[in-house]
Amino acid sequence: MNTPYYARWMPKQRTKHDVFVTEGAALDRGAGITLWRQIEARLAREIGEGAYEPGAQLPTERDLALRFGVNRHTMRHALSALAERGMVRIEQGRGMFVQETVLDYLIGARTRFSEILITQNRRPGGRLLRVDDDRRDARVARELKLPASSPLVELETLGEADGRPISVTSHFFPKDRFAGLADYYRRTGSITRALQACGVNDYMRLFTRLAARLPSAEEALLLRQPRSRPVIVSEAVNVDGAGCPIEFGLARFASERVRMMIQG
Amino acid sequence: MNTPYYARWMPKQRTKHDVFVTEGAALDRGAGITLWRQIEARLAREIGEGAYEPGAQLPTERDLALRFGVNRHTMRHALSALAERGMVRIEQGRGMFVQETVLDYLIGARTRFSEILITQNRRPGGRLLRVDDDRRDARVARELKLPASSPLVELETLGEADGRPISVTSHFFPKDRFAGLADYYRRTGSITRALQACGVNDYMRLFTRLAARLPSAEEALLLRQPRSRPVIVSEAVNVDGAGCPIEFGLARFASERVRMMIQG
DNA sequence: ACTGATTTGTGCGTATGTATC
DNA sequence: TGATACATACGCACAAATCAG
Repeated sequence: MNTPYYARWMPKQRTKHDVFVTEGAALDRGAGITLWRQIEARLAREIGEGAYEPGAQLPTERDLALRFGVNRHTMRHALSALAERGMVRIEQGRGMFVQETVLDYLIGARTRFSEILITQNRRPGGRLLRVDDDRRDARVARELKLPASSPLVELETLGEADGRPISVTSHFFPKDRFAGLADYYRRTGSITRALQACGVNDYMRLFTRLAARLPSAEEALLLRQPRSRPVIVSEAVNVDGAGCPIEFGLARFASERVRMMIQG
Repeated sequence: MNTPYYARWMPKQRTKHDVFVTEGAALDRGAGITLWRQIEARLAREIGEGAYEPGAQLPTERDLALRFGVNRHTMRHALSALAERGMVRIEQGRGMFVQETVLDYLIGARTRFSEILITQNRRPGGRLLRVDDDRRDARVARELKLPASSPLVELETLGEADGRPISVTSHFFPKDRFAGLADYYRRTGSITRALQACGVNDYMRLFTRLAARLPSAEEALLLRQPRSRPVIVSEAVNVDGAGCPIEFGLARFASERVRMMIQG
């Protein structure tokens, strides 16, 4: 096998070691349509029908050329046409991958994970990774305008779009005001609703800071991405109607699946 | 030597291999101030005075302990205090590095490179890398709401803060409206002023899209950063007073030196 | 930091089909 | 019919990037 470590949990899919029956017979040679166009159309249909997962690695040029019974150059012609269409992404030395549709994550005063995904026609999801109900962190406390040693509640969540991981987020709340928040989150599966249960009907984003870096081993694992691809790190503070800070969020987004969008 | 390729042009600086003369005599033992505090203060001053370049690697704990004639534990105490202050960054297995001050690049409707730097007390700079007065690019044309094959003027610039490169930006303009723009830029050194010379007194940012990826070899070279550190890619459209798109900017920021800030 | 294996990228030479003048 | 130009297709070789050890 040659599966990258981050792809171990992905559903079984075709690999370069699979044996292909030559489909040269399925191509019309000398029928007025060039070979590379026929191959392009065939692969485009297969990808469209979901034969390969988004983000999955396609067989190598060599194997595809073998499968279709054509020269590698001919194969490359078909593949570069697919890449130009944006259906696949070709990376020298790595291979070819089915292009994933990137999510435009709209950042503004009313940034809400679920709402953003729904307006992008994606199915939001997520799960709770970890809870720490007596966390201390001087830097986070400062962001929340609390004394440095104030107790905090931390929820670490994984955000998903259409079942694919998008983000790992640590949510920090002042403990004295949101002691039971973890339980409410477990019950509702939503930060917004858990906050409502704690008496916060509405909240606004005060600011967002964005940076980029390579992920830790754990982050790469959770996001199911290679360690060589960066994550977008978002630090944000949410305040209640009175302008009092209620949440500090530290999110790490898979940079290959998400793009940040700022209007105005 | 063991200099990474991107650092070849950087000024010569101290490395962990330099030999230090013991400065134990310079510390006041039993004078009411702990040794680690004295060392902390000394190193903080040296860094502040620029003895080490931002981002440069500090000598090893062992060498520093030797220099000050103290135990490694004492040295570590001083260093962890510096790390907590944010002056140095300690990476297990790699070494210690002078923390670079990150620039908060404020994104909003009136985003201007020079103004952002000045409000952050940084000295803005830059130079023109390349001009193409008859550029065609279907994707850029679409962003500017022009026919796909419209001619464009492209200026590629390097943005600097305090003499350190922070961004490489391709600015695209509709050629029919901004034919002489390159010359104006050469004369004024500012996009804003070059646009004024072309009759655009004010412009606004319509949107900004942010993504992250690893840099190309050329981008890494220009930004003087390793290829293994990501760049933040910003795509933005500016419009004139009438709402007509006048510029598409494709900027690549050194993620170690810049952080994007969004308010509200 | 080096090595070998894997995979995509590029160049050159050749042959053939197809459209145009 | 012949000449020419161009895209298509094949074969071979090596360069460049990536990755695992």
